[in-house]
Amino acid sequence: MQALTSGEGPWDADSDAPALVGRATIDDVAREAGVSTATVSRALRQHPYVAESTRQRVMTAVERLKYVANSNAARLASGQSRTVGFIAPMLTSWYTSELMVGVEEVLTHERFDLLIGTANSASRERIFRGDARFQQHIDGVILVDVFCGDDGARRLAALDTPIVVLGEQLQRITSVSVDNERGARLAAKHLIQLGHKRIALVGGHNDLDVAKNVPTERAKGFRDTLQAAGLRLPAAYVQDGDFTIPGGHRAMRALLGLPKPPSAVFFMSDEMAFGALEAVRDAGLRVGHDVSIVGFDDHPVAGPIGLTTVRQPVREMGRLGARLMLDTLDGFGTVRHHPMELTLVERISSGRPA
Amino acid sequence: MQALTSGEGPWDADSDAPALVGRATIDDVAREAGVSTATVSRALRQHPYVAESTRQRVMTAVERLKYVANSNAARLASGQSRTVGFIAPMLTSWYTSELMVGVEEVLTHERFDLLIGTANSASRERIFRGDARFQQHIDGVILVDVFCGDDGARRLAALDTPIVVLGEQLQRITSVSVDNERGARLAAKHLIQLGHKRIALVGGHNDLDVAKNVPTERAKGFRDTLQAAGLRLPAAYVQDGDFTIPGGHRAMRALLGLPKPPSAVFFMSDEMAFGALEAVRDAGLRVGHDVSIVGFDDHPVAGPIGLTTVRQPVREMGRLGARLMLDTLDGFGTVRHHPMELTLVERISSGRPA
DNA sequence: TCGCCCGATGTAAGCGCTTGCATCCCTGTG
DNA sequence: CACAGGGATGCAAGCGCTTACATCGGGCGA
Repeated sequence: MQALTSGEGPWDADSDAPALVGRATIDDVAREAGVSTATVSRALRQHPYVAESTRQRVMTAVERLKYVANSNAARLASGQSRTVGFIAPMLTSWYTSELMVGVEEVLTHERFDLLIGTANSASRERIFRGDARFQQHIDGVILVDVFCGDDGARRLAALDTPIVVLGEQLQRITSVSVDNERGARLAAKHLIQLGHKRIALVGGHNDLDVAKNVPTERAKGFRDTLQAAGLRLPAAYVQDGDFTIPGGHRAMRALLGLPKPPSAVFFMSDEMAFGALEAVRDAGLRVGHDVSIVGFDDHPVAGPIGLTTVRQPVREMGRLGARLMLDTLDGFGTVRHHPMELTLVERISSGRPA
Repeated sequence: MQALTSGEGPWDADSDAPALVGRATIDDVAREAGVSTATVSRALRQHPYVAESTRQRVMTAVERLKYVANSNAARLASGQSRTVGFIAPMLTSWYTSELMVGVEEVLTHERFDLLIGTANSASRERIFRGDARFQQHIDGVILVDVFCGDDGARRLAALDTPIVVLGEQLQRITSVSVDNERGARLAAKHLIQLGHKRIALVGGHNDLDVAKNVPTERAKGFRDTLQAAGLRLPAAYVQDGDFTIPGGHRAMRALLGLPKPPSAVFFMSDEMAFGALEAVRDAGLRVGHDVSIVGFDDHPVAGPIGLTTVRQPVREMGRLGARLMLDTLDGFGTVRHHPMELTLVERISSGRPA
């Protein structure tokens, strides 16, 4: 270690600053504290049968030696990986990463690790087979938007790995999700109340032969509401936006190219709605005047650009999911579904029809 | 394991589908292949002194037993964690998460793990001291926006842990960054060429006593360019936007509240520019007409809403950083700086002054 | 006073890998 | 044809923890 000139602030040279990699082992601590390694291990892990005075001595030794346990050794010995898998399609969507941040927040706090994985429709089945990363020693898996239907749910429940599902409700599996039908109804009702008659829908492709999934549920709520109001939803008014920004752009362009374009559009995600903005602009129209737009999520950018949307507490869903996973791993927590609230946030992207 | 009704598609019941947690050990494989565990280990890790025929037999056994190595045991035994730390301020900004995705992409591909950590100004010094997560057994650290100055750089270089810095250039440390001064010059020049005379700057607070960091560099490029064009930059035209959406909103409101508001504003991040949008709207003004706005990053939403911005290849920077880290760990790769290209993307948020 | 019970601690056997060193055997060479 | 050289493999000692089981020492009821 070369000599360092001292400086100001938190970057001062500090002659005995520990290097990044801790070197002391549990045996060093035991020696320092004058106890056995077993006692150190127990003291560190809040085992009840450790005298307070002993615990103190151990802690002091830990401090002095700047001891940090080697998690690999701990995991090997205990057989517990303290790692939770997180599998989702489209890791880059705002929804997914927000979920992930929520999950990460509580796992990190509990000193658990997070293993990230993607599962597109093609590889989704590997969850149950040989995906090496997840066949590895993880304690549980958090699944996002599996869309596996009841058969899949039964298979999931039969695995001997704790599972929490985010984004949909499945039988016999702990889950956190919103009432997607209701969310779509909220959006449709809002548009109808504003006086719109020609309302279009942009969702995502349902690539699985499964009846119940997010796009399907939202579509149902939307359709039902329109129908109840005596409104039609022509086939041309239903577009696939792929849940991406470019997808939303394409869908909007298609809608605006129609002989009778809609006066309002409900997008199943804010990101698709963002993509639509450009298409509207290119057509020389104004959002909220010539065409109303409603999204879904309440993405951080939705506020600034004034997008009306159905807000779902995504980060909170991630946090709750992680907490449920930890409860399951602790042996607490029963299998149940946890619904989260959805609220319509009215902004300027939706208004009365021109 | 309960009986499963069979179904269609990838969710078919499969009587001998392996559970998520692999059970076979390296000894099982050795027995199955008729070799020693050492040979299995070598075969699996591409050791040169393993006969091709032996490797084949081992692989067959691995397949048959669906063996997956226990990474904890491997790490304990080898002393290599195959884990890289990633420390950044503000994990939730688009810039950071994009960087992270890039890093994650290549690390995952090389079967490395990523350990995430935050380092705000208060805790930043812990990198060098006792942050438990990082004192643990990681092979290297990728640091984002450390802003530690040359003294800090010298300390970093002196640590015995491989380090790659993202977002700034430091002496004796491998880094990936853009020419921030040039980026700001690009933005300023653009605005000046459009004919703007009253141009404001929204950056982030420099909370460290360090001369060189991103906000400072961008401010310098911006100031220099204005000066060279004979333009003034009054103190009131320099606002702190905290690099967040609400921060950008506040800054823009402050600017518009000025007796002589600017006709153009350069934001040091797109997210701050997004926040500004709302303030402009609330003031009854139109972006690109009454007030021009230029951002920095090229956030995915910048395109859809037509934000002129200075694009930096963020994800690519993350990928490169990770690759450099792996090279360093392999003993290849020398300490050097890797510059990335910056380009101005002109959109409709900037136009001639009204 | 004598056990008994139980809280507190120590002993030591792994956990499933990696790897230095020993061993074996097959070539090529003198 | 003996032997050196080196490729291929096996042996076994850990890596740094956790934890079942053994041990120890008081306090307490009989």
